[in-house]
Amino acid sequence: MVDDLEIAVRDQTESNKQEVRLWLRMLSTTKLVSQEIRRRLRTEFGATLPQFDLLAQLDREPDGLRLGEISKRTMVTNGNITGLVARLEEDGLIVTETPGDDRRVTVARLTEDGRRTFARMARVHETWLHEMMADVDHGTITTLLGNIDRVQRSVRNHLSEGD
Amino acid sequence: MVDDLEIAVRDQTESNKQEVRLWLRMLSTTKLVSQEIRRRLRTEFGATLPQFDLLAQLDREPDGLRLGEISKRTMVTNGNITGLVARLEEDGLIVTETPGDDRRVTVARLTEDGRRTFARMARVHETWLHEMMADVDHGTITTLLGNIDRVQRSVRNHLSEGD
DNA sequence: TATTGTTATACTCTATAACTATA
DNA sequence: TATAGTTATAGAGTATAACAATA
Repeated sequence: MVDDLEIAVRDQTESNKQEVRLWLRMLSTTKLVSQEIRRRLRTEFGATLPQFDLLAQLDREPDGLRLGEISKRTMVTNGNITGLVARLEEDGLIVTETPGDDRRVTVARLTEDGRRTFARMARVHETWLHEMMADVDHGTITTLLGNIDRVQRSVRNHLSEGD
Repeated sequence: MVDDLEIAVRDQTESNKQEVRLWLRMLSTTKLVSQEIRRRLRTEFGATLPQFDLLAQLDREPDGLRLGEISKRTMVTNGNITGLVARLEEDGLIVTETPGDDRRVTVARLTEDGRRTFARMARVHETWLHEMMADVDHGTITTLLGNIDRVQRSVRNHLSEGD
């Protein structure tokens, strides 16, 4: 019985280590790719990754999004959304307005120029990723997509608990 | 033939989109987890993620590492390693020295306190990840580990080409 | 009172380039 | 000349909290 317990503890420890290993690998891979993507976005478009992310959210929503909703989707705090939106508005890529009766609400949406610019960015962005992932077959990518989604759901599930 | 070509182009486009989708999911998952890890490292240890990463590298190397080697492994530029190392040395977690005849070389290694502190950090870090990934079975984690490794190798492969 | 968003602040990271010392 | 690391600098991201306006 003692042996069983020891084995159980060791297996547990081993299993935890796999999770750490997975996390470190995800982190380093993401860092590797995002450093390259950031570099290219900056040199080719003068844009940052959070800006690209924000534009991508708006591109999916022709009617625009409230700043609070953008904050949730991009995981950028409310206070920092203000600055991001201000910079993009200065560049003429987005506009903000108060659409309804609730005067607290601000909605941001792409301008025509913003839509065109984002389309160009998205196109080359796609090419960059295709090049970087050239050695990974389609099946692996599909499998990964599903498995990472499971991880994300698990994380969300257990973060909301611990509030 | 035209149809075949169209299908090929469409499939190509679809495949590229899968890669983008995978990337965006990796990015958001990593962001979700690392925001939480960063928050906890900060509140419980007053440490940042790059600092934790640097300590982890040194923990694996009892004889310490050259700053240039740390730079490579952590993907932090040389100039920024200087500041990171300075902060950790102020905190007494690491020491630096010039071990050999080459007076240009600086090696950093953990102090006793650094080793103890990192051990505590690593232990809870492991627990955090175990909790967050509680819903992901062991097989999925192992599969992910291998597949993400393939992605990383592909990325490295195609980045070094385009220098 | 609660919600939406802004302002203020402090700190760290990130990237680049010029620079020093040494080999 | 090349290499190891430092310094300087600029900019952006990140987190927090206090705040104003509106509901």
